[in-house]
Amino acid sequence: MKLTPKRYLVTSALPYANGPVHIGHLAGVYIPADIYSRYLRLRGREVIFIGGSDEHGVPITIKARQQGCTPQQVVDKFHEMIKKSFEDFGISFDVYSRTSSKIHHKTAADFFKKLYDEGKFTEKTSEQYYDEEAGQFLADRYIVGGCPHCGNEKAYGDQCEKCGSTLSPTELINPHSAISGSKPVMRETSHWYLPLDKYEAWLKQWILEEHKEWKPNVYGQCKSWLDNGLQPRAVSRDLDWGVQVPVEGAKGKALYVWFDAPIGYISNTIELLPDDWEKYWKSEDTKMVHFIGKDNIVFHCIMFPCMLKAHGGYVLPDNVPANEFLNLENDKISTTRGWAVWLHEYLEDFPGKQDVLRYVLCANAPETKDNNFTWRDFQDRNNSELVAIFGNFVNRAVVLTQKYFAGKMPQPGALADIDKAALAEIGEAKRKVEDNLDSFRFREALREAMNLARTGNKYLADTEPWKVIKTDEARVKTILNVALQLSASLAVIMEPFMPFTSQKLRGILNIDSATLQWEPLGSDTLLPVGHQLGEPALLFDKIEDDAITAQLQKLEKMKEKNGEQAYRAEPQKELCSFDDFQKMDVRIVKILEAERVPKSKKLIKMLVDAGIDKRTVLSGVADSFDPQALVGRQVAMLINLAPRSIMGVESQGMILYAESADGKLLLVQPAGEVQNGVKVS
RNA sequence: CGCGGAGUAGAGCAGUUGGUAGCUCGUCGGGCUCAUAACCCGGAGGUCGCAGGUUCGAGUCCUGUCUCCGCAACCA
Repeated sequence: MKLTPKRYLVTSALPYANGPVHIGHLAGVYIPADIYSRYLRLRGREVIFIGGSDEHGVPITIKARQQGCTPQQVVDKFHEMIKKSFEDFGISFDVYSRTSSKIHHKTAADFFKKLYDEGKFTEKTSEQYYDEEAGQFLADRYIVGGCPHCGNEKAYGDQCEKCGSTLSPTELINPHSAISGSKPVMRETSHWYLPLDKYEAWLKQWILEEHKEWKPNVYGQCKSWLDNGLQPRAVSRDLDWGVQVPVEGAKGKALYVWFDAPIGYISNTIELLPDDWEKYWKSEDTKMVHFIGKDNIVFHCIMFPCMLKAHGGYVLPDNVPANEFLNLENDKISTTRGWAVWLHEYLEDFPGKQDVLRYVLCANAPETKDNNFTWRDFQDRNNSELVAIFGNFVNRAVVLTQKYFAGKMPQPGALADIDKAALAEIGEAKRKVEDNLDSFRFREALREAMNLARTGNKYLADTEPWKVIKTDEARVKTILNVALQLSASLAVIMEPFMPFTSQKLRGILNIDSATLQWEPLGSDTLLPVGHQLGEPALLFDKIEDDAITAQLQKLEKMKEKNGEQAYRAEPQKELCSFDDFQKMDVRIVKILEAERVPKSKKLIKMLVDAGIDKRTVLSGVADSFDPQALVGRQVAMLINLAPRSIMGVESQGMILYAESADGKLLLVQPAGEVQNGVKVS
């Protein structure tokens, strides 16, 4: 760890411009990065905070195709949306740019060119699918075909979304191009690879030996990668959307996103400081910190450092404080399922309450493990912590001063022990917040800051100025002086966490932002005697139940709506003959027994009466049905399917189910009771 | 014995290098009334998933085991 860096370079993962930003992104990356940057600025450190949109890659071209527009239109839309919501939310980027910018294209191309010229890449030729009709190579995502595992006809070349299997394009049954629909052919293509294996020894030294202070989740993941051995990794793709490979004869090849995106940190710095950027990236006394989510650990700890090392001259990250994931109402946040709280919608639904969300997401940040966000918790933390502890304390101090001393900072007398103890808490809080922020423990830092408000409430309860005023006004002057010093300290110490509230509080106390300084915290001179306070106001409002239930309903609706939208009836399969149909012997059978297959996740073993015999059949449906609920039902079954043994049990046939859009299975039952074994035709 | 993560008070979470089990919310009782019925004090509530082991001493180390969550596999 660099002990005395001259300047700080703080980066936050570039959000992918194919959708809006949600609370998971905020809690994991942007809020901690913003707190850290604001804190450093407040301490008078030299710091720049870099953000920007990641606008290349295959998913964006797919989204464009789906929506019938160009990739550029897709990224324009989301870039603007994301940029504005960050601004409104108080994420204090020094620059928020994009990887589609000219500067970035040049920077990334130059970066590649230098490594290329110096022979840092290896070139390898392989066979990939090529669409002759469209005249281009097909990215894995662009190849559609039958899934070899579940039979889904619409599996993609990289994975089947129905059964979740990871695939390679060559495994697909009857593959065809998603662009033209034609049958792709294998054709040779060559790509450049960064030989990560050559950097393995260096990485082991650099991370495993020299950065033992990295968070356990980050260090552990790196160790596991390094222990398993690194492989050369392709840095180019056959794709026309992105930074084109700046090499003769490389038409139609773009930089692979993982190579392209982190260079965006450099490009955006250049955009911010065209003449001065190198001192941030190329001086050993710069401390670079990457804020990311856990999905990005390998890129920022292994690959990007290798790129920088290969290039030479660049500083390496000093720390990579990656966070885990945030769940929403006990369920995984999912853009495609619409299970998320979107930042731009929050800003509309809760105007002026940026800090409430900032507070809740920081106080419950997934620093060591996946955590859970619930609207009920959001409400509780607002009402019982922000309103009742922080807002209330400040309000008490200010209202009492208005009442007794016309809103002027009173002259203190001799300090009693209790006064000294209260004031000493400010310095203590400052030290603890510093300690915690310096080691990226944001939730603990915030807790310490809030404790200062708790101290304030206790101080007032102990000293009881509303009683003392009847007998000893001079004593009350001292008490309120102390209470107001605490309030002013809160305005400073809370600024990194809750900048909007800090500003509001400074208005109430009538402190201008120029006097907002970190270092004087702990001295008792933040507010001079005789200082006129501003207009009293409440820092936070209560959030009532109806606002919370509205959000819960909104979530439910979004889930339903997305379920409906995602559902499209599958296209008809190819024609089959009557003979083909007649081969299938479908009957109505009665389920006599049903039980789960031990150790399997989804299998249920059933004994059915098929009329002609009783037989055993397996179904992978345990997450849709309770075995007991199946017993006694009459259902449709294909009885002449060739038997197959699964997990040691032979299944003699296949029970038929209807599958709804959300994946739930329904039994196919006759409308009335019939004899077991009757034909369905 | 597939890989990884996790199991600590009603809920949500901390527990850094082993040394009397904590925080916030909730709950119960009391106090206060300046304050957005907010604040302050006190109590109840945990055999730290279970069982062994190492140790003078383990939530913390080791072994086994159970459960939950991702991912992978089966899903006829």
